[in-house]
Amino acid sequence: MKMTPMIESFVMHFGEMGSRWGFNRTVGQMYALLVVNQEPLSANDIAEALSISRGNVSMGLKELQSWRLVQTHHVAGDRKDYYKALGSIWDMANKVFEERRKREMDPTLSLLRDILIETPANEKEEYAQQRLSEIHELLESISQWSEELQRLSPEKLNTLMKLGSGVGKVLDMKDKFLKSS
Amino acid sequence: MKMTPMIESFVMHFGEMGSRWGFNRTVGQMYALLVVNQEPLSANDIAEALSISRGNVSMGLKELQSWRLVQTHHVAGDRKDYYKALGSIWDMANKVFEERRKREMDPTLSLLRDILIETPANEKEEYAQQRLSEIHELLESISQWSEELQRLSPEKLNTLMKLGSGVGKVLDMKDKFLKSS
DNA sequence: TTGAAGTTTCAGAAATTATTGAAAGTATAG
DNA sequence: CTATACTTTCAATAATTTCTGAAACTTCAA
Repeated sequence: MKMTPMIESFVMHFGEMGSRWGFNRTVGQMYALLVVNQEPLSANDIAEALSISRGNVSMGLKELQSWRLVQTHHVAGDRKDYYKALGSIWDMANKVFEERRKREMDPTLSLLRDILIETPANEKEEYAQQRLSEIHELLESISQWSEELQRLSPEKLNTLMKLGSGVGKVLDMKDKFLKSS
Repeated sequence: MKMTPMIESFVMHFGEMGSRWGFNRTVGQMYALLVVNQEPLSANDIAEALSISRGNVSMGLKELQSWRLVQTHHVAGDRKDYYKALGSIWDMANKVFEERRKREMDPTLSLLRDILIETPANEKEEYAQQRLSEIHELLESISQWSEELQRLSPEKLNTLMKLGSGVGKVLDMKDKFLKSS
């Protein structure tokens, strides 16, 4: 399992970016490696290709599985587990958005809800609650919206994205034709 | 500058989340503190409220300024600098999305472009390039789309978000009435 | 100028996070 | 069962990131 320079540069880059996307370097590398390989790889293949310890691979796979970004794959008559990246790019993007929503927004939403039911003790707190409720409303909208977008088919999502700034026009149109909805 | 328990719990939580949002704990705390305070605060106020060193505050403010999430504020006859969080919640959300796009997507897009102009050396690389070009296309769409959404007015964005899954219906409508666009 | 009031920088210390590798665990073929 | 081929766990260690605080710097009133 030697990587070609092209593949290696992608894998390493993905490792660096990994930390910005919410997982650590080796997890990023492992995932990139799996995405780019058509055949499933064993944990040992991965450890060897990336020159990292077997234990680290095991932990990384566990994390990728918790993100549901890899599938295991059994080969008849072979006791090893093989791993490959999940289905299509859209599936992957979906999972990443979903996980990030869970990790980045849900805990904050829940804290904000708790704070907002308290009675403000003084003017400072009243102002604070005012701001927090704005944040809460915004986060809630974004969170719900992203859930709804995820339910859209890839085709529709693609149409929507390709629409780009034209979305403004479509919104005007909606007002014209569908006052009721 | 003593925080009330309610404010403190929000500030501390925001610190914890900070790391998931791309800045460190103290930067998150500092930002939360500024959001929740109507009056601008001096660097010393911040250091005192959060019990962190003056130097740390200075670094944090520098970072928040690089994200353009805080404004400085001068008080006549006072040599201190005062800081407050940027305008509305929408402005803040915009900045956060913009920065994250820059940090999380742009470098990857640029690497992918470089890789995709290379000629694949073998079948493995051909498969790899195939997948990378899918990723590239997707990232490019998301990136452009998010830029376009940012240009929309908060009102329109809000309408769009509130539309929720109804967006599917609007898309169908668009096909019916605006075949040309 | 000067010095007081403030800010920034940065080397080292502290805290956190990631990684290794050996030991413990698990499943299966015989 | 038991040996074997594999996986997982986790304590120790390495690497990285964050934080402190003293020193250097800046600005401005007098």
